[in-house]
Amino acid sequence: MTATFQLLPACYAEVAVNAPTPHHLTFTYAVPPGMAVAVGQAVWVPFGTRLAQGFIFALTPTPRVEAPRPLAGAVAGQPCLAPWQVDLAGWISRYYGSSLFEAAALFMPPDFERRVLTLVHPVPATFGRVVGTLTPRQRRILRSLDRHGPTELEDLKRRVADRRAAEVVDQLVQQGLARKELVVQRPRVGPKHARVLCRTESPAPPVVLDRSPRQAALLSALEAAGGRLTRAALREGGFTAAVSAGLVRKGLVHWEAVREVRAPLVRPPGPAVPVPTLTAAQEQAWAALRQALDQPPDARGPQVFLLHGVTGSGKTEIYLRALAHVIAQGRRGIVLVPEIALTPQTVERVAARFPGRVALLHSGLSLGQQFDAWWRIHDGEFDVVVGSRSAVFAPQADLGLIVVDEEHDAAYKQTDPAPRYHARRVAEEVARRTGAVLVLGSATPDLGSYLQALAGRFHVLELPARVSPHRSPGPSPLLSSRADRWHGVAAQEWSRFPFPLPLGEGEGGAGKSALTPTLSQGEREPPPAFTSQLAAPELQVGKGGPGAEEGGASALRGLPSVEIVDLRRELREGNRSIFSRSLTLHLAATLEAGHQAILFLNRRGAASFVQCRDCGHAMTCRRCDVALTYHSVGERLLCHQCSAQVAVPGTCPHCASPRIKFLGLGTQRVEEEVGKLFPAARVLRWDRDTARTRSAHETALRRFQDHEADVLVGTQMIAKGLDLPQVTLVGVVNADITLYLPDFRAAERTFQLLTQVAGRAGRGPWAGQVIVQTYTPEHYALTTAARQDYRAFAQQEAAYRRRHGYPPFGRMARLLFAHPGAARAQHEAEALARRLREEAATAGLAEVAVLGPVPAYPRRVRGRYRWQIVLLGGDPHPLLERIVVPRGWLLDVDPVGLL
DNA sequence: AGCACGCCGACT
DNA sequence: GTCGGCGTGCTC
Repeated sequence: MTATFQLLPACYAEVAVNAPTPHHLTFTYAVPPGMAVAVGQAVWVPFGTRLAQGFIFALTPTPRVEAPRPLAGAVAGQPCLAPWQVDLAGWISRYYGSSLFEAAALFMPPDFERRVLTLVHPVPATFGRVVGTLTPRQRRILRSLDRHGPTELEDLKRRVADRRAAEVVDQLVQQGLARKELVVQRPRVGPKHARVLCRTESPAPPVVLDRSPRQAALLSALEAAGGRLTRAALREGGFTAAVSAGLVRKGLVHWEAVREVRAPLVRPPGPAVPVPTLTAAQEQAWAALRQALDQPPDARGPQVFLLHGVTGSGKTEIYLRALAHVIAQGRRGIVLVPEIALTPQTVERVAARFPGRVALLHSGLSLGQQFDAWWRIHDGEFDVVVGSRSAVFAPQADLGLIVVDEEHDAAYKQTDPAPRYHARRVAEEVARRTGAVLVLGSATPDLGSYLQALAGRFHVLELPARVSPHRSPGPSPLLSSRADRWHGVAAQEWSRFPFPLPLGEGEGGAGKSALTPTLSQGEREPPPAFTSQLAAPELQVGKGGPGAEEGGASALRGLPSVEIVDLRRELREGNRSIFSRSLTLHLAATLEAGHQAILFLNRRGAASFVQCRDCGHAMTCRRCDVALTYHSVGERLLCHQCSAQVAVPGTCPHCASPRIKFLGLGTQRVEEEVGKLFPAARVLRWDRDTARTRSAHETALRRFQDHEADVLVGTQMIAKGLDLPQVTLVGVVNADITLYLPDFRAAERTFQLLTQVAGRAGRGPWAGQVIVQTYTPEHYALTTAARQDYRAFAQQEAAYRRRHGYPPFGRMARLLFAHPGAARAQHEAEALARRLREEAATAGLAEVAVLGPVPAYPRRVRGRYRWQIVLLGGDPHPLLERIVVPRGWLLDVDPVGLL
């Protein structure tokens, strides 16, 4: 292949260089004669004063510039990007406004990016040299070099606190007092090797081991083990180094290095689970999907399926069938999950169905594990890759299927390092280029995905019911059958209850229509499998939700019944507790029945803010413009933005008053309140404070699964796909926290969260009960979530988005600037906004509105003031391409939120 | 990113 | 006068 290029009289390479160039252009380099090159190849190139990595994006016979410098060489040991990957990198770069290099690097193995460092060596000064002629800066740097020895230039700059140290070093080099050396950054990871002891095959010299019984024993142990033993095995057998060394000396054995695979700890697969038979709805969905998998790739675009199934409806089984089908065809699959740590059960089910054929790929793995997994995938060792968003770039050949589970999840959007891609969108582009089928699964699809489906671009597969409805549908058995026993068993606990028990009105509350609006059966006729055939892509809006005239529909679908509790009314009637009377009663009944409960609150800590009663001064973070959260463990105030901690002040720092009050509510407070109300209950708190690492998550999950705790108190991380059969009650302590965030997706996120969290209840043989506490019970996100009525929610939400031109009705891009100087940040933002408006005007791009600049929320983080500009309306790319995003600005296309 | 260069106010 | 702190523009 490369011979073709070598025949060309002159060959030039267009290279995407690893440099934060503000444009996504390539630089031209001459290909040195004899060097084998290909498009997609990773190369070293001279760039400015240094060497940088780059990717060849094109090979041309004519250079675009006068005197291109030559390529410095190939980056050794790295794979070459496939043509479709080069093409997709170009798309990502253009769409998300990243550099071409950043986009291409997504496809490369872990630890691919490497810089060339400048090492500065001191040169021992000859004695007669007049040090007095040196400037103070030169002297300071020389002194530092003498003290610390050879130093990397960047470290040197930091050490002497001199940004211009590079110049000074050059002066020293000229005077022969220092020497510079270019060094490629050492790889942080590589293949791991282990030494094994091997029986030497060659003609065994006749050696008598009569006088070394340990050596003889080791030799027979080696025979028994098939001729090789690891060091661990030697240790286990009680053979010391002296014994093996003796045999090595006699030439009977030798050490060999073998490649060792660092695999993440996966629980050993349990007994084989029989493949379940499908329900009618699953069968229908699977038939449609299988048909697509059997068809040759469609040249017009990817086959995308939106698998909309309520929680517990068996979406995972559809994924597994599709994966098995694809594997049978000799192809492979990728399954994306939002966060591995939070969805261990999905991962385990895939791993159990295809034992030994599933790779795990996510950032929670050690670098060594990532490295080994990546290369084994590259070598074709796995049929299925399960991973978080970056796994969409896994080097999985012969791709036949990509699954994006919980496709609505915001974790699929990359935020921090560019490219700020959305894995769902990228998966679509991967599918388009590889011919793979794409399945998006969710109980609460992203509104954009849903509208794509209505418009006929995605096929819809509906799973409207849970797989195994409960034996006892209808109102929660807790209220109806156990009421008589509460007073006896839980009497002690009730004595703490300072207001009248709502037995009269609360009894049978789960079935009450006013509190439990349920959907009439007629309203939810399952749509046809292929909604693409629906004629009307426009949503009908304004009819209002369907009436709540009929009870029990949820129960018939095996879903928990949901009660929305009006906290305003609780307050009016004298209940100042954080738990409504209904939630307290259900909690008591659940505990008494020996079941488990989940209490959900979307905020960590004990008190969300701390204020002086006298002057009203609220404690805020010194560097961020947010209130500090009180954590009673350690009596600290914690900034949830920058993690800074301060001690709780004894007196107000503003007016010195000792009267400090704690307001608001966090998981820690909830945990404490449950303890007060039910001293006998075992409470487990699960949030970022208590579970930082993956193993901590697994420990928490296992403890709760094993019923070591009765009540689980947690943040949204407990809302994801956990299957906990013993949970019959889910309480949402305050639904308003997420609902009124200043973000256009606040309602959607609340709906998703409530649906997910409600889906945790009643997964076992007992019916589930969900209590949602709120001060605004009439909000559509809550009423529709209570009915688990996705369609009604989508209609109302779509109306709201359309009214304001928000996505998916308008396209959005966000530009963010942060700077320590408040005025500087504002001026910079105003200047760019002005520039954008001018460009939009001159180019006649009327359909894109330039909104702002406005202070971002929070307006200050880590001491930097943040301003943002939002582009809203039509495609922002024509406008963005007319400007160069200035240095220091962050561009986020299709932001998942504005917070 | 690095590294030039140029502008500025603040020192020996 | 240099020193040291920015801001800006360029790298095939």
